Amino acid sequence: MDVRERILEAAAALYSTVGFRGTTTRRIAADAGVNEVTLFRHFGSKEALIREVISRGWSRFCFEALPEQPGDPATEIAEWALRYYGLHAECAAFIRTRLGEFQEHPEILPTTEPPPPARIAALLAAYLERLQQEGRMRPDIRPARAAAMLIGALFADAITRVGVVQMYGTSPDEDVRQYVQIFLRGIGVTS
Amino acid sequence: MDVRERILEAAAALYSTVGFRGTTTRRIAADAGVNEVTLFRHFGSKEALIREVISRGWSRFCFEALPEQPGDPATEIAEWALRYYGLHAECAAFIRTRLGEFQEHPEILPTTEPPPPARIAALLAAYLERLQQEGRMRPDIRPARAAAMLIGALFADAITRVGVVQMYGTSPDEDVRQYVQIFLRGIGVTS
DNA sequence: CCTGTCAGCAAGCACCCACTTGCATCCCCT
DNA sequence: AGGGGATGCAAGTGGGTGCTTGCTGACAGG
Repeated sequence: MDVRERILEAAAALYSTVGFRGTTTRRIAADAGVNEVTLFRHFGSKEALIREVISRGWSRFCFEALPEQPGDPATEIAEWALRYYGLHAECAAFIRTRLGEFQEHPEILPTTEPPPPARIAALLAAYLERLQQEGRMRPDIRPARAAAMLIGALFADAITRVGVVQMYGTSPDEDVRQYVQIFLRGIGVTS
Repeated sequence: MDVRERILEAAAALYSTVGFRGTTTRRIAADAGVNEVTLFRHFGSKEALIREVISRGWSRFCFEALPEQPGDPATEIAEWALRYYGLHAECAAFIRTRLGEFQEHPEILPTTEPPPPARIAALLAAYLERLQQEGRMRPDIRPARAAAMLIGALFADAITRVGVVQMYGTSPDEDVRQYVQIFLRGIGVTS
C-alpha cells in the first residue's frame, strides 16, 4: 500500500481510540511502519494530518436519500434505519472521540455545511414531509422533530452499545426494527 | 470556598472541555487560584484527582424512579423525561468527553455496577413493564427495548444539540414532549 | 550513466508535562 | 506566646512532544 495511505490509516485508527492529543507522531509512524520524518514531509504538521483524517472520516457519512415517492414506509424506513445504524456502529469510536473534541478543536470542521448529522436528519425529515402531505402521517407532528427522535435513538444506540451493553438487547438488528416499529405507529403511519 | 473544593471544581470544568490529556496540572492550579504543589499535596497525582472528578460527575446521575403504581403515563413519563433531559443537557460536555475517553481510560469507572445510564434505563423499563402487566401497553413490545429507544432519543438530543443546532427545533422542552408523545402512541399507551 | 525523487536514519532542539524538594510564611489552636 | 498544619514560592528532574537538519541509500527516467 501507498505510504501516504498507510500513514492516514494508522492515524485514523489511533485518533479514534486516543483522540488528538493521544495520537502522537511517533506512534503514528510506528504503527504505519514508517519513519517519523516521512510523516512531516507528507503532511507538513500533525494538525494538517489529523485534519485530513477527520475530513476523510466525515466523508464516509454521505448518505443516499429515501425514495422520492414514498411506497411502503415500513420497509423503506426500516432498511434506511438499518443502513444508518450499521454505518454509525462501524464508526462508533471515531464519532465518540470527535464528539468529545469538537468543542476543543472547532477549527477542524467538515467543509460541508450543515454538518453530516443534520443533513442525514434532513433526508428523513423530507421523506416524512412527503408522507404527511399525502395524508399518510398524523398532521399534528412536525416531521423534523419526528426525524430527530428516530435518528437520535439510532445514534445513541450505535454509539453507546459497546460501553453500556446492559441497556440493550442481544441483536442490534431486532432492536432497530423495534425502534422503527414504535416510531411508525407513533407518528400514525399504518402499513 | 475550601481549597480542595476549588481544585475539584476547576478540574471538572477543564476536564469537561479538554479531556484528560488537555487537563494539565498547571492549568487546574491556575484556574483554581492555587499553587500547583498544593494540588499534589491534596490528591497525590493527577490521575487520582481526575478519578475523583469523574466519580463526582457520575454521582450526579442518581435518578429517582417513576411511580411504583402507574397513574397517568403521559404526564408521568413526560415529566420524568424532562428531568432526564435537563440533567443530561446540563452535563452534556462532561458526558461527551467521558464518552470519548471511556475506552482509553477504562480503569476510571464508576464504582456502581451497572453504570448509571443502564440503571436509569432500567427504571423506565420497570415502569413500562408494570404498565404492560396492567394491559395498558401493547404486549408485543419488549419494555427494555422501548425504554432504550426513548432514552436514546433524549440522550442524543441533549448531548448533540449544542453542536448540531440545525437538527432540532428552537425549544428543547417542546421537542422532548413530542418525543414522549410519539413514543407513547408508538407503544400503544392511550391517555 | 547521471540525476532527481523518495524514504530511512541519527541526532538534536525547544518546549511542555507530571511530579519533587527545600524553605519561607501564615494562621489557628492550645 | 508558641507550635503545628496548611499553603505559597522557586527551582529542578526526567521524560515525552512536535518538528528540524544533514546525511545516507534505493530506484526510476532521461
